[in-house]
Amino acid sequence: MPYRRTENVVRRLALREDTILGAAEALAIEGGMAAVQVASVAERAGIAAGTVYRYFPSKTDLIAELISGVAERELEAVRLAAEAAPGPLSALAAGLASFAARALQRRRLIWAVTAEPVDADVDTLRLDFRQSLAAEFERRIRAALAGRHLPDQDARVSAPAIVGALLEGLVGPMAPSPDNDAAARVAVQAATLLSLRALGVVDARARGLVAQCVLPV
Amino acid sequence: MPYRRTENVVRRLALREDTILGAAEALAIEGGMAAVQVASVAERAGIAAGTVYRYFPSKTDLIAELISGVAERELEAVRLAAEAAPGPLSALAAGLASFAARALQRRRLIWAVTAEPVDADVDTLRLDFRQSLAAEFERRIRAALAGRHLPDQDARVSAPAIVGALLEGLVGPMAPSPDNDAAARVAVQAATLLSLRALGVVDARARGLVAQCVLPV
DNA sequence: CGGGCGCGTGAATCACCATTCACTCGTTGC
DNA sequence: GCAACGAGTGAATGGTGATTCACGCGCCCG
Repeated sequence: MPYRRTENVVRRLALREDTILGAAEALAIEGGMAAVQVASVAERAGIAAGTVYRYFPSKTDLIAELISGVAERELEAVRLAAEAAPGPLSALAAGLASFAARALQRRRLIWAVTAEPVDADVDTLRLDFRQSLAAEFERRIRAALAGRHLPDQDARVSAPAIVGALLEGLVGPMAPSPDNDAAARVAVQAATLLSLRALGVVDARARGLVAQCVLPV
Repeated sequence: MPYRRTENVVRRLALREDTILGAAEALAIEGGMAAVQVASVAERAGIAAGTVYRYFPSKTDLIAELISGVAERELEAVRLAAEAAPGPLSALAAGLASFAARALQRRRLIWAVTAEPVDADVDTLRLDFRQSLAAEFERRIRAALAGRHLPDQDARVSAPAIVGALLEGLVGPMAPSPDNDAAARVAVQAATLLSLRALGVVDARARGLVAQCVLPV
């Protein structure tokens, strides 16, 4: 590698950074945050431990980037799903279903990034993720509330509660793991249904909304 | 102290054990699980670090006892509240409200014991707590389901989701902290209401049930 | 009362990881 | 070709916190 950064080298460096982040993600998926250790990440990425520090000033920064990357992806998916829906209530349903479906697919990673402990600095970031998620849902809840589609309630309480219900009910360690696609689909629908009811949509109407949701890949 | 354990000494030892557990609990309340370190616990209990090991084979065992003590208390409270209610649906409501109210009062402790990271062995115990809680709610949900008080649903999914919603909505770091008793009462009622709706009780009926609940001290 | 059992002690030890740094070596610009 | 730059290395370092252990002392037993 060069001493005046060549186009070629820049690409190589960026690639390596992605490799490192990928290794960290893979380890988180396999063994949770506890498995994301600088030495293991380096080994997995095929480099020396010290090299990690050429790319990230500290392990905390590495994990921060991992978490914010995941958060961005998930939030974007929720937004897209919601925006494709015709009205505020179906947007809410679509957002919930989309998050539920994706979270279930990526259980380990979402759990690691959302609930597992690292250190105080990272906790802030994890919290940010949950909060952005809650904020996104809160926005949708307010919109539905404004359209009189939901009974009067404090969205500031409902939104975090829904996030908790979905995470705990679907990706948390207590959640039953569906062993095939059909079972997963049922679980996602059940969780979405429960969330909509929690917000005050009556069972029958909620079932209709859920049935209309297009679940992501 | 003696070499054939006198009545007196047994008492002294038991007292000391309680002191240690009390110190651990106090630290958890003040600074979360991270603050529960053998050295700090010892200092707080007014003994040397080594002494802790005369009472608990390892820090993990100490924390295990702390968690299971808290879990037992909370579960018992839920059971009592539920059993005092006239029918299955109001029993469910009473159990939820009781848990919500107590959890809110003891936010820091419940959060620490329920969600904060320690190590893999302790995680099992934390999980046990959540599971017993979910199991207790699940039982009540099934009873209500059997009486046709709730729409058809999989209690194995609903129960953990409710636990998640209550914890995240009330005690988690995103939950707004009520600054007086009245606000706390409102928050507990809102969370209970949301949980009942999640299970399929329609808003108006749920409000009635919540209004009837006697909140614990 | 005196012998001895263990409790209590806390400094030392151990283990685990993140982080550093003196050095090697591939690549580039001339 | 070759001088120089900086990426890559990985053993050594450092910090944090649990756990141990050899010793001193208070209390029970006869």
